[in-house]
Parts: sequence; C-alpha cells; structure tokens
Amino acid sequence: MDKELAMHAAEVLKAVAHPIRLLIVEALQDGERSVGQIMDALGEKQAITSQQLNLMKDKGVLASRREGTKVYYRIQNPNVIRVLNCVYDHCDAAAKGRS
Amino acid sequence: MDKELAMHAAEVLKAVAHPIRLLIVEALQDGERSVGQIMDALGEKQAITSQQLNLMKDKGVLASRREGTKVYYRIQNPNVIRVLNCVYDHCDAAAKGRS
DNA sequence: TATTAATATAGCCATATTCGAATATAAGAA
DNA sequence: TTCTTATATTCGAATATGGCTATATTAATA
Repeated sequence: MDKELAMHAAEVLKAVAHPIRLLIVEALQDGERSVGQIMDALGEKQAITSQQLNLMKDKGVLASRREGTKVYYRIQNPNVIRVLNCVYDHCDAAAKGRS
Repeated sequence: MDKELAMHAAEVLKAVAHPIRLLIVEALQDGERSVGQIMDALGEKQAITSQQLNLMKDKGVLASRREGTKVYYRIQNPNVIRVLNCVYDHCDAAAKGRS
C-alpha cells in the first residue's frame, strides 16, 4: 500500500470512526432510510443527524435521493459494511471478555 | 450495537484511521519490528513514528517489548488486521477504477 | 400566497489532532 | 563516567472536529 492509497483509506475510515456514524451505517445496512427514520432509530437530534449524514455523503460513504420533502440515505461504499462487521465482531468478543 | 459498544468501536477505528498508522499496521502484519525498522520502511521521521506508535499502544492496538536499546512493536489487537484488509481491498478496487 | 413538515446550513465555541523542533531518557560501549 | 545509539516526551502552533442554537431551504398543501 503506497502513501497515496493509505491516505485515501484513512479518509474512508475516518468517515466512519465515530459512534453516531457507525450506528447510522448499521441502520442503513438493510436498505435506505429517511433522515427522520434514522433520527428516531438513534434518538439523536435533527441537526446532528443531518450533519453526520452529509459528512458521510461528502466522503462517498453514503448517497441520497429526495422524495418529496423527505430525503432517503443509503450506503454507497459497500466496504464500510465490511469494516462495520469487523468492529462488530470485535465488540462482540470484547463484550464477552475474550478480546 | 448499543451506543457504548459503538463508542468503543469508534475508538479502535480512530486509532487506525491515519495514513501513517495504517502503514505501520501493514508493516507489522508479518511480525514485530523495531522503531528504526518501521521508520526506514515508511521513510518517516523518528519523532513522528514514535508518536504514532505510542498512540496506538495507548489505544491497545499495538504492544511493545524492549531489547537492549531497541524497542520492538507488534500488533496486539488482531482485529485491526481485518480492518486493514477491508480497506486494502477497497484501495485495490479503487485503484482499478471499479469502486 | 401562507403555512407546515422535513431537511440542510451557518456560526460559534470548546476540544482534539497533527506535525515539528527541541530536549529527555534508556541502555550499552569505551 | 562519558559517549553513542535508539527511542520517548514535551511543547507550541496550526488545523480539524464535535455539538449546539438558530436560521435557511425545499417541497407539499391549504
């Protein structure tokens, strides 16, 4: 891995390395959701949710489409799901005290 | 994944979400290396290398042992290798223009 | 057009990260 | 002890990030 690729990979990881953003990715694992649905699922405020969604959209992690007054977000970069599963397993193991 | 686990997972990801740190993890994939060897492999300055190594050690990603005047680092949290492979594949695909 | 629902953006403040230069420490050799 | 090699730490400055409140935008409907 050369330095340029490392920089790109770090960008993608940084885009996901945040509790709320991880939970958002998890919530979108099974398909698109509107901002309101994501807000409710996470119990976060509107502005915060929208900010994190836009951040991930800017970094190419998510994509969105508008339908009337609602905006639906979905996962654009499927690799983040794989990353999520890595850390998910890790958490699982950590929770059981064997990592 | 509850919020507490998400916070922990984000910590681990943040510990790796940096170009130099990714390259360090990659360099340690096949076993321990001294600080000097890592410096040379990455072409980074001594202080920077040491700082990033210590950061990852603090977060539980790496571990170290001293042998005389040299200090050897190794991967402590094997999950970071899995994460690395995820982003590595991603980079690979991106480099070939299909992601 | 005025109103309402849904989402986005701007500005602010506190805190965190990053990098670099300089200095400090640890251990072995002379 | 003094010197040298290898590594760690400290500190400062620049930049980035996170979360908050308030406000703006967008689109539908009355």
